[in-house]
Amino acid sequence: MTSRPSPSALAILGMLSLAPQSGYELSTNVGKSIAHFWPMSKSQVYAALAKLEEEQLVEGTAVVQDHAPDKRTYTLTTEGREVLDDWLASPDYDATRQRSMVLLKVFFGARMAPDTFEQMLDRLRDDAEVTRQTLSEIVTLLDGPPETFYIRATALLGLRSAETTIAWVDEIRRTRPRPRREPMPERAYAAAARELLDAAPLKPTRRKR
Amino acid sequence: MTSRPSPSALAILGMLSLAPQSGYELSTNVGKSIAHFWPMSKSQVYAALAKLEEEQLVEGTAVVQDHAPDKRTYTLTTEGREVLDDWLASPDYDATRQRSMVLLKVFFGARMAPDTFEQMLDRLRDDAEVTRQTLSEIVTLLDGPPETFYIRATALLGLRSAETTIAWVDEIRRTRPRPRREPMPERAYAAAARELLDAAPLKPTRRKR
DNA sequence: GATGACATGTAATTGGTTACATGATTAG
DNA sequence: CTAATCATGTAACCAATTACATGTCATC
Repeated sequence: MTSRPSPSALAILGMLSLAPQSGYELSTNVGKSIAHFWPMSKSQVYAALAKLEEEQLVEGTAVVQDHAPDKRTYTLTTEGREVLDDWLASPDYDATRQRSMVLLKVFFGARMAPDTFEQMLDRLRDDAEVTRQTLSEIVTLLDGPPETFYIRATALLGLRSAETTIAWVDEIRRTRPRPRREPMPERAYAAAARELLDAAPLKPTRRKR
Repeated sequence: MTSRPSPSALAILGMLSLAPQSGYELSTNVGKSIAHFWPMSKSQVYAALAKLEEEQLVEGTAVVQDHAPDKRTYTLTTEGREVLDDWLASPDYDATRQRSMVLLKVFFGARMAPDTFEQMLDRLRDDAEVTRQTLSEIVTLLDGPPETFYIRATALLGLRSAETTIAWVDEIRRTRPRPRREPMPERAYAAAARELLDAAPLKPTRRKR
């Protein structure tokens, strides 16, 4: 038995279940939808498609076009549709490791100049505001029809998360200890941090289910 | 000039600014703190330390121990501290690409058996509940002292995000169209999804700041 | 004739994962 | 004697990023 494709490959299979598409179309359609929680670069899409075709999960056919360069459109094979449904037949999911560079900087924020920290918050809030706006439009667009409930649901969580981020920025701006000009001295926050490291529970690495 | 270290390397420099540590200690301390938004595997930590030492940003010294195997403790060099502060001197941050496998599954949820989808929501809610609990303890632990404000802030956003996820699960459970036994037929949701793909704006790929 | 959308990739590198290998020391 | 914790890594692999390369077609 063949091993299960990577998440990105499964994402592509899923997108192809919505409509047969070329690599280029896939790439923009991903950018319009799942990129919010599953970004993929163009070259990654092309590479994945080639591999999926080799495994016979998708089938490409050349399409001659008059008003644009020729393209290669991919459709799911029966086997590809099976693999997709296989994945969706289980309630399991990999707890994807979330990485956030901005939180990494916030964590060491005591070491930053107060003004710099403030500017970082501004940018974070602006970014979240853009996301909020984009996603709220998508949510409205999908309001109503039960066929788009699941897609709408993903946009809704993104929207709520953006709102959460905005509220968080505002809260920590309000509650932040009156900033001086200089970063906090290392000895001050390092000592406090070490207490945390003694007391904090280990983040559960991974649960198998 | 040497190129800026990777985010993971910077994270390690930051952790070492809190206290000199061995690779093993770093690994558990990361698990107690920044793993919530910047997870690192043990081997990754060891590899990064070796590279950092080669670049002379950290310095390792062998420590002989009586009641445990000997270890190698790392401290920041002057240059290492400079590189860390350099990074923190700018309000810029890379908009880290977020990936969530569970949202990927939700997006294609119309293709799932309704019961399976429901179980997936249960698990997601449970996971979020565990996170909520863990982080709320950490937030309480760090309440008060201004020295831990920034660290507490990161835990607070994690806490709020977990709460957001829980509320979202509850909301979509309430609003979900009455489920049948079978997944929705492909033609139904595919048609609706294609309308989205026509209308949705492209997610902005990346902003330079 | 230039620009921009359409279209498909390659190459080099980095980053990260999992599984494995090895061994000391302490508690039961 | 065994298991758990402390301790440090290697090897093989896979995923993903960035930059580059190439070219068509339609519009201004």
